[in-house]
Amino acid sequence: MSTAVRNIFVSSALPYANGPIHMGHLVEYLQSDIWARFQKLRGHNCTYVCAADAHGTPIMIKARQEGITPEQLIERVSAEQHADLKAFDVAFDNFHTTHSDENELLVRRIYEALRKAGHIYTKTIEQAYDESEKMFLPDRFVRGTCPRCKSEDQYGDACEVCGATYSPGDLIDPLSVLSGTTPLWKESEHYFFRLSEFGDRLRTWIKSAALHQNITSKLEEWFDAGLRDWDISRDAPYFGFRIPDSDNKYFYVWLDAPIGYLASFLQLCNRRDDLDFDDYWMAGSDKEAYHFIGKDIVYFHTLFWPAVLEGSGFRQPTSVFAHGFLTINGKKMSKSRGTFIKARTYLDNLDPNYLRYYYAAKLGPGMDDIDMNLDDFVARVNSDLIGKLVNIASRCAGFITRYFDGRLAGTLDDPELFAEFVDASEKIAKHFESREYSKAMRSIMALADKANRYIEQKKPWAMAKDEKQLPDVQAVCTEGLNMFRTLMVYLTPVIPAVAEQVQKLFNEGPWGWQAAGDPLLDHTISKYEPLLTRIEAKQVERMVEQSKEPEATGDDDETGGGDAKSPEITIDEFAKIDMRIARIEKAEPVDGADKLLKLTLDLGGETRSVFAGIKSAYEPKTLEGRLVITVANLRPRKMRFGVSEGMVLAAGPGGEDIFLLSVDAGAEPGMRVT
RNA sequence: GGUGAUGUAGCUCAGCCGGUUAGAGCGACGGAUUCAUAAUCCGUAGGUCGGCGGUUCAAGUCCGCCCAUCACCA
Repeated sequence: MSTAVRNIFVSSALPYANGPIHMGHLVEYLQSDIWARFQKLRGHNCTYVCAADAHGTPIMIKARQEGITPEQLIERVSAEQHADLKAFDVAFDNFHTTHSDENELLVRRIYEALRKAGHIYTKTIEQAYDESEKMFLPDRFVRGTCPRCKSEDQYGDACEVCGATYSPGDLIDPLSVLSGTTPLWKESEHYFFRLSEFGDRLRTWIKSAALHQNITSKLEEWFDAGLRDWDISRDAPYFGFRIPDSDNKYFYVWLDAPIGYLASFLQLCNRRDDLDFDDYWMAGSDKEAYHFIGKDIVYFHTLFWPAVLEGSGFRQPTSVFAHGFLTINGKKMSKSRGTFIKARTYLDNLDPNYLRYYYAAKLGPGMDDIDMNLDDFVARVNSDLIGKLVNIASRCAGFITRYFDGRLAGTLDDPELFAEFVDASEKIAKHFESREYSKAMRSIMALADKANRYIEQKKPWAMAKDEKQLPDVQAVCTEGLNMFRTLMVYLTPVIPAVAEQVQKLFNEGPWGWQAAGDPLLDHTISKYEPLLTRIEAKQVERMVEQSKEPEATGDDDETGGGDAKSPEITIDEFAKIDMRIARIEKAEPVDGADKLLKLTLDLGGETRSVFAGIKSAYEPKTLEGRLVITVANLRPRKMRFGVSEGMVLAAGPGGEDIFLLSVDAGAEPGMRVT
């Protein structure tokens, strides 16, 4: 172990203050919390900060929908978020908000510095404008028909059906998500950051930051495409910081969000004598600085952010660590399946230590997604944590209390075996340091197996029957408890609450990493109390049950929206829709379309071709012969793949959750549905 | 559509620069044990390493194509 004390700044990505923390968020917070705790345990000065990401259009809109001010919204949401994270034992040294004086001060300071250095210019651009709402629309707030494949109701930046990317202006029949009106195209002056001039400096930084291979290959891709300047302004109305010397321009949320890391740190420095902001963040700093982020925001943290810092005289991060996404039971989290699990719902049913351990057991240094298979979660946690780890203490402590009045022996029964546990220290530390948590957990559990085997071989319960052998019983159980204690020191960053209980069991204060190497001898321990209990499958089932929502309302990301009821219509209007029973004669995939199936329908003497976006939910072969309901008088639509002569009725949010309406036996193709 | 990542036993994952009969944990099955929160210990079975083709004396490991899943496209 290196003896030099390091000074380390660590941040987690800022949670967007428009919704609750869920299991996906927790991958990030637990990964970074474990790392920060590990550094502290090793004796380094580590400062771990976070903040609410409070600005931007989605928050403004959401607040408006709820009839409150954005300030009220972010205060409420971020208080909930912070409380949830705390309950998971995520121990920030400071949790602030981007909507703060500190942040505004830093944003201005950085902006002024960039402007003085000539990194900022203005340019007039054309953007979608909602006349009735009197505001410019972000790309995701415009929907319309994809210009390439003609799929309807697509976002303004990309088509979910054919994957085309474009700008809102390319959409056919664009509509504002906010008002449903057709947006105008209006000119506006925007502020740009000259990212294009930072190519070489970024390459230098990337080398020094020793980014993970996955990130560098992603960056190469972006470099190859050429760096474009970055639009950092938005027009009023916008919830954010106003740009100095302008009356209706605001800083784009992605400019002030990462600066929020610094703002949170600055606030902490202002109340602590041992931390100096400039020491850590001015160019030339010898401190370390790391950002933990998700792979979706690599772009902002490895291009814009280091360039902005460099351009304004600040230091750049030492490195950026990106993790993958979470899937549950191998699939994206889904509200209808009950796998969109909020942190709070988890806490209502299960102990946070389980999840902390489980994530640690799966996390590596890369950007691969991690899967939480719920059955595996139960089995793994029960087996590792309760079955092998905690069991060591449970089977030894009783003897010490019963026969020796809680007194540990003065010597270990097998010092060589104990030395093996201590020798693993640096290997395990290295794994933690390089974020190879899964490897660290494996090493620790392999040792736990070894401890159980040792106890099995020594059979203290058999020796205890013979009074002459009692000293051996004491030595063996002292050995067992010390092996357990050493492993718990290693696990302190992962399951800190359990570690604290174990410290109480051993009647000692907080550990440093070094404690793992010093066995506790001739020392009185407390009576053993169960440290963790097994997870019951029922608890998980209930959690899933409580997470089920009948209908998914879109992506539930920052785009807002929802699935509101349509306006009322009259029966005459309804009668205009000519719905007919049809038999699917043929169903086949469409070349070049990810989501479409081409259906050949029999409408009772008439044959029609219909393109249906149901490929993700149905195997074509299984559809053939089945009866469905079609809209027979829908105007034929020319699509890239041919003409679609109608549509089949289905329900569901999309993806795998698409459900065709079926027809009871007896109905014949061509029958009218009324 | 472009780019990238992933695809190894029922489940979750290791497999470095290509090289002996492909590994681990969990689960399953059989046995032992009873100190311990039905925990522990010993043993057994399980894989055409997504598919096809290529390079090589030799490929899970390199190359090409295809399929599936996921992400990014400011």
